[in-house]
Amino acid sequence: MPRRLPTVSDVAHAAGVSRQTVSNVLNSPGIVREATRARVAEAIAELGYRPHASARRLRTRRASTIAVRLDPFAGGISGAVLDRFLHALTERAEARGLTVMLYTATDADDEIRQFQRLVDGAVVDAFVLASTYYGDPRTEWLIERGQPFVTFGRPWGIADLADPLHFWVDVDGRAGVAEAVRRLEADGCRRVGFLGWPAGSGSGDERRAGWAEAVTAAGVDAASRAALTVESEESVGAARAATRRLLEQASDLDAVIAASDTLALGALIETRGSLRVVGFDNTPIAAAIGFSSIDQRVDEVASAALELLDLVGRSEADDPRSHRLIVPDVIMREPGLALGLVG
Amino acid sequence: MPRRLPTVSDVAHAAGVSRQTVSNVLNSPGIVREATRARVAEAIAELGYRPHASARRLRTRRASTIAVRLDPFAGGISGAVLDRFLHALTERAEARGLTVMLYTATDADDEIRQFQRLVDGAVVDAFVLASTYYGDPRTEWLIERGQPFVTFGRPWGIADLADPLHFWVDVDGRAGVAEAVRRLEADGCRRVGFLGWPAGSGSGDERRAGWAEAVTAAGVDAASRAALTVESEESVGAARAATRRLLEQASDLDAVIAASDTLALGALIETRGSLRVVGFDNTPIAAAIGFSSIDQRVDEVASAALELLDLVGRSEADDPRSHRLIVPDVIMREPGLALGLVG
DNA sequence: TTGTAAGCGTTATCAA
DNA sequence: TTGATAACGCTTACAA
Repeated sequence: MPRRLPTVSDVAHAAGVSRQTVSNVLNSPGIVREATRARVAEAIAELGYRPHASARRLRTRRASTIAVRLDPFAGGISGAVLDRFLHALTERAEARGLTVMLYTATDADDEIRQFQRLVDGAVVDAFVLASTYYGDPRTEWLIERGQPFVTFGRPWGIADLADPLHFWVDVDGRAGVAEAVRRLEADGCRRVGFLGWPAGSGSGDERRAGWAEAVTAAGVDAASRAALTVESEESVGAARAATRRLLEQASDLDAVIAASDTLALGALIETRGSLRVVGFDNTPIAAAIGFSSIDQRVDEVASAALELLDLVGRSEADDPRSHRLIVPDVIMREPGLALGLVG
Repeated sequence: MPRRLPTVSDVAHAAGVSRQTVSNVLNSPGIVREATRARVAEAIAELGYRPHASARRLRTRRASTIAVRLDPFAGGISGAVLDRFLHALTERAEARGLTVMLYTATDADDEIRQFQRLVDGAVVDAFVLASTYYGDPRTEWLIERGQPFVTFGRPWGIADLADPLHFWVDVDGRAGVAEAVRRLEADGCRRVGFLGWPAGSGSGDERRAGWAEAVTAAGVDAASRAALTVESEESVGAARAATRRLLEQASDLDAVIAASDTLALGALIETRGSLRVVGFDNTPIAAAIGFSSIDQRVDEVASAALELLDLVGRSEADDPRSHRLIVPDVIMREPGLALGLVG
């Protein structure tokens, strides 16, 4: 049976000081005399004392807890990104004395109901939203109530990107894809296509824009660009069909950049590895099969998200620190090895 | 700015009763008169009152929180299983008024340090360990200190499977694989091989045993069994090499059952889809590519884990309820479609 | 620099 | 059935 945990009083008694002195040693070590501090520290170590989290939270009115929604199994391969983000966030949060708690929700309304529950119960003091989309009602709800939050993903659409009330971190997919195009060109590729999602998703449109930007810079005209791009839903089957269309439109295709590893896998299977393919997210499947991919650097995103939370409420209007755009890594893997179907 | 949250006192005042009555309405509705209960309930709804989580935890000495380690080994394709398990657990925990919090650890010792931190700070009142192995020091530590926990995975090795102090849920991989063999045989397969992990991992050995059991029942002798099985590390590349060896040993191979989807993918790629392949874990990649796989039914595991936690400390010696073995689902997918390389 | 006193919001105990 | 009182363990005034 769990023994009774030591309290500040126990420590105070053992060290021969008062309770507050113990508290001071823990929270404002500066104002306590060195000799006393050492004696108290020793008693703390001796007893294995740790502040009771709930008592502290009650008193300080800070939960030191951030809530993250765990998506209902997004299907597709790319769920792994959120997984890695969550891991990074947990690690970084621990280092800052924060706890990460999870909740689930079936849709945005349900999620707002969860916000309500967690806020009213003083369970958390900030939210991390792992993806945002056009007209997202969740951020609006949080802003209206002055609830601290940060999003992984820009406030797409209406909202002002520099809105000082909306703290966000995002990955610069545009820059990442443009860089991937340049790398492929440096490797000798002349006709680089793009396999993207249907227009309308913020991040998807950005990724396509990065491709367009880079191939345009390389001298590809608008008509050729139209022939070099094609759209697909997020599934391997749809990606294979789209890849067939792309090959019809541009028979001299060298390489393809895809908006996700799922799409990249479809392209790879359809072409039996005869094409250079770059995916997005650098999921385990890209590593396992051995195709190139663009890594979102979720560690950086997680760190930035927590730094931003520190600033919430403290930043001035138009504070540039209220958001952060991270440049992804392009991970090139040896061509021809993918799927082992070539050579 | 977050307004001050209503407290029991506010509700009591609004309903014209004492604080205690409000508390009773919430925690022991039975002992309060219906009229009073209704009046209090109305006041609660009106004010949008919710008990302050930390205050309640302080007073009741229950954190109502379970801790789960988020593995750094999200790598490999199979990380997706823990992901799904975590989601299911979060969902079920919510329904029981429990919170799931995360922690990370680099190894078992580090994890034990985390146990210490979370226990001493009264942050959690139970742990869920998502995987176990031979000679696992973590469970020993927890048992010694009477800390409630449940493992997803049997206590492999030394420990008595029926040890009433070790609560566990696991998936019966042996039964699942045996069933998969029978399904393949029903489909006309005559020579079903097994692509497994090196001996020594509890779950891997069980899966191999299930295959051996079923093919033996179908009349395969020991010598043939030896030719039909091969070992591989958990990577696509190693699985491809192992599959080549398997084909040399047993050229008339019909189908292969793999210990994981990662291995299955390797077999599939190596044989370019010309073999029936069954994986394990039913990861998104199996669904995306379209090969058969054995599903661990993590929803059931999560439910069972929480039910078991209710029993911790309350069960008698040799209580059969202290563990639960769940039969997995065999998900057969249309043969030949996998990878689209056939037909 | 240290100690005293009060109170965070809840529930357990016990008396009315 | 309801209400007063007293903790739970901590920190933040303020006083010594």
